[in-house]
Amino acid sequence: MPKRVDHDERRRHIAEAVLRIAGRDGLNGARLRDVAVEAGMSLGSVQHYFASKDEMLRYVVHYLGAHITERIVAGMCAPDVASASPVRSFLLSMASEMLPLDDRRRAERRAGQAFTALAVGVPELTEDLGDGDRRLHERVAELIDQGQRDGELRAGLNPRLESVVLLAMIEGLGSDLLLSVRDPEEALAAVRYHLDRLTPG
Amino acid sequence: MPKRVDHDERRRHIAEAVLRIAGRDGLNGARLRDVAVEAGMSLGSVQHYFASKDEMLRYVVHYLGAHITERIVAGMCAPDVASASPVRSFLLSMASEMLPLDDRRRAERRAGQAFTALAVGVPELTEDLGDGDRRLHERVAELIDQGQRDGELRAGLNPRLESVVLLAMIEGLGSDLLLSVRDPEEALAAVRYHLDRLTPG
DNA sequence: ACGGTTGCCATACCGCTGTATTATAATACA
DNA sequence: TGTATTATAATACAGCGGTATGGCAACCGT
Repeated sequence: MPKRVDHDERRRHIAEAVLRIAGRDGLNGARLRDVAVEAGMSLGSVQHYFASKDEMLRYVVHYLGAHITERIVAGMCAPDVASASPVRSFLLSMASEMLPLDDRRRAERRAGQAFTALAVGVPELTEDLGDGDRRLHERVAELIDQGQRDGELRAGLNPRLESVVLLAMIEGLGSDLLLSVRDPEEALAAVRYHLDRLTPG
Repeated sequence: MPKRVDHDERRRHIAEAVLRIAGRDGLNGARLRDVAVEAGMSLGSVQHYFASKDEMLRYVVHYLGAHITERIVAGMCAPDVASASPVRSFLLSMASEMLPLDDRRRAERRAGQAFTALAVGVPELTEDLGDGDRRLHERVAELIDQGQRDGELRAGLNPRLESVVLLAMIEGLGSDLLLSVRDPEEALAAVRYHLDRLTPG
């Protein structure tokens, strides 16, 4: 047993375990003992890194807020310069990455919603989650603005509001998919339909 | 103590109490004892009407799915025939009713999200919640179609997809508002902006 | 009117789960 | 080398909360 261990690395390891559980069974199924098993360690070890369950959950929220945007950005392909409209393809790939279209993203989204529910009404936590959203929002608005200058998107769009609308729509479609109210085909069709109206012609 | 009591009325009464608690403190704060207090009865009485907590929660999901659409429709004003574009005003009022713009709707939405999270992955429950959504969706699509025929909305819109997009956007904005990622002004501005593009001129 | 039924309640029970305690092995440091 | 420190684990503890039990009062049908 090494005396010196990277505490934050262990915390992230545990956080990932929590997210896996939350993605699978929701947050109700995330008892401290289950987290320990999922992380491959003992209950005592988990306690060693988090003084209380509440502190652990707060850490996971923070972790989620800090990494969720990076994960989305990393998951989507770079702007396809070969495409006739790079911006459109980029936004479409972003949507595909954000929507729970397969089991992996379904689990991620479920975990995300569980922690979102946890953060409601707690300013410290909502701030953490809001940060990632704000970064993404800025990036999309900037992209739309650029696409407009390049003539890829139709003129007269309000980049800021378009970004709000697009991200809100993706979020809403995500909820629908999780509830099986909508199926993946339908959700993607809606995204494409919406993106089409942003492009000229 | 009357021997004959309307069982379903009592169940609905309890369900409302659960929804109030869930809207205030989330579902974690909905212990059976708290539900009893909120409903103004004893723990034993609650047990009398629901064999288990699980059965109670399932009933509330069912109750929610059955009544949520009615609540929304009832809350929004009738199509303003005096308006230059009744359909637009109707959709705007629908959005205003669905978005958590005040404390009441904030609580309702929070409760809704809590139970939505509960229903994920449970076909029986998701079906209940999906029903309301489907009804609303049909109604909106029909309205858009009609608005198009009347010339209130621009030609070439796909009513079905427009409905999916609009409702998803409202849902997404709702989540944003609950998280305080977006403020009411911004959300309404986004809705108006989107509706504007559906109208000609 | 009276036994049975039903609504209602208080309370006891008990398993689950977060937390505290203690033990042990291993390493850093002096 | 010896000691303090730390990572890890096993176990004990305690309270919370869902469930079960028994009793009481009121109303029904006969």
